[in-house]
Amino acid sequence: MSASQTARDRARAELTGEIKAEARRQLAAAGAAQLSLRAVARELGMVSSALYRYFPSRDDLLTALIIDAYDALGEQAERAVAAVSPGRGRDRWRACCHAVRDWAVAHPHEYALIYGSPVPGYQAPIQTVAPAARAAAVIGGVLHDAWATGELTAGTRPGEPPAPRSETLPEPLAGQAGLVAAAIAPGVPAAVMARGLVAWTQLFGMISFELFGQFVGSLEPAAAFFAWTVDQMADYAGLRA
Amino acid sequence: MSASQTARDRARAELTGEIKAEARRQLAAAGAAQLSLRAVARELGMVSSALYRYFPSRDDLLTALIIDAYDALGEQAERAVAAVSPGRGRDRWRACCHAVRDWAVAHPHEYALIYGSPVPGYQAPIQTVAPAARAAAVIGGVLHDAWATGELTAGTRPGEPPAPRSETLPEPLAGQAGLVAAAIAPGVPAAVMARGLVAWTQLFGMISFELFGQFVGSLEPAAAFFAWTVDQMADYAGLRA
DNA sequence: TGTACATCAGTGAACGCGCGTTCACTGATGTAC
DNA sequence: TGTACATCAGTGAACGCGCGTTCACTGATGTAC
Repeated sequence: MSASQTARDRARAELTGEIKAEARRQLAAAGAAQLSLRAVARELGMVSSALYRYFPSRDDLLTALIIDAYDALGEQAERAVAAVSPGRGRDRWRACCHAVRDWAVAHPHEYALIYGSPVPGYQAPIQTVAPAARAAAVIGGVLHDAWATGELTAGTRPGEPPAPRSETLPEPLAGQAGLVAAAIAPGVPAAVMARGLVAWTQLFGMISFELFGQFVGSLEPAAAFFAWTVDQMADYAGLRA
Repeated sequence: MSASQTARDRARAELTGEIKAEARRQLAAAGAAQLSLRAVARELGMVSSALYRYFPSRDDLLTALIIDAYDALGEQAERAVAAVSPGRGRDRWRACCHAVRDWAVAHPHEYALIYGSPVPGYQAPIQTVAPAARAAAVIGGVLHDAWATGELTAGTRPGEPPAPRSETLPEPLAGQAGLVAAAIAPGVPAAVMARGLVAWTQLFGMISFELFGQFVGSLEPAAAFFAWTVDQMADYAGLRA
């Protein structure tokens, strides 16, 4: 055979995808902890032992799902930011935050898989680290560009002194935030990065509360709170309105 | 028998407690989804069917654990705030936030049980609603008292206009935040409450990231970031330094 | 205080179920000459 | 183009395990008279 893809190769790639798709469907029904190879095989009309030609164990299937989820979220955020011109930092910030929430709302069980409680007995291998950083790198890029173009200047309101620029952080936070900045937003001061990290954790806290039911009976539906908060955090991070 | 407690009653109360304690121990090892009545019984030297004298089903045991966890967290926050005099709003805020984190770090699996991904197939009954609101009521009380004593006045920095007081929120957020305020911080304006809610979601987002491993390799150990952020959010909420 | 009866905790066997993983196998697909 | 061999996907049976829940039972504790 030629063209670097034999029929066997193509069949294998396709079935691998179908296995992951079915596993994702079962995540929604039963959660990651109860993801069952036998149930996946059953649904695909295969015998359970056949799956072992595709994934050496249940945990490897889980790992693949986790990596896919991080990648899907990261890609959606990247796309959303790329659709806004670099000169409009605040709009890019908004686009990034809303992309993260939209993806989470559309894929709540995959969101839970990566940002919810860890699956007991499952130890995430090193291959998940890079995809996990992808979404954070997007907001880092937004801050980096905004800083470079002078859009990222000060505290939260007109008339206020340019706080984060001059702010000093206690150790070891200064070092930690500096390293994060070096990794995803080189040139951005540690104190500015630290504010970005506060906003970043706020974003995921808010999404988790929405998806995991903490807003039932109070901030539900959460769209208005979300949109308002994203702007509040943009102010806080120092993005010019 | 008299004194309202027969020997049977005492034995029953004690064993109920032991069952929950053992179940809590197993949460740590296996997670909520795999909490097993049989394993709990085995560890207590009982036969599995005996547990049905105490909890009518596995889900009822889970519910009891959830309620206990909310109550334990709420009580710890209440105690921490009560230890600081009402006139010192910012210190109470700090005390509350640190109490929440301290409890979460000390009981990571119980934290995951209530603030992590929902247990698949388990529907939380109404009895969990009141205990769930307990911790939120603590921060509401802090804001309420600070507002009443005039400590809760403005935005984040000296020289800045008193933003949240005059801020107007879009609907339906204004209504939602107003209802939350009416419930846990009567008299506090909706816009001020909304800022409190932003800080509240940030708090849990940060704790979840720490406990669920998102800070590994960056903000770990997280104590410095946490302490700094709590103060940042106190500024943001409008608590005078 | 003593007896007769009711309540309740805990037992042990059973029902019916699902799980991850291994293994020897058949038969189709791909490769080298 | 044709044949001989190697690779691989998928099968079906089996291993050993754990689970939640029900049920008829024994024996201890509590209650009423």
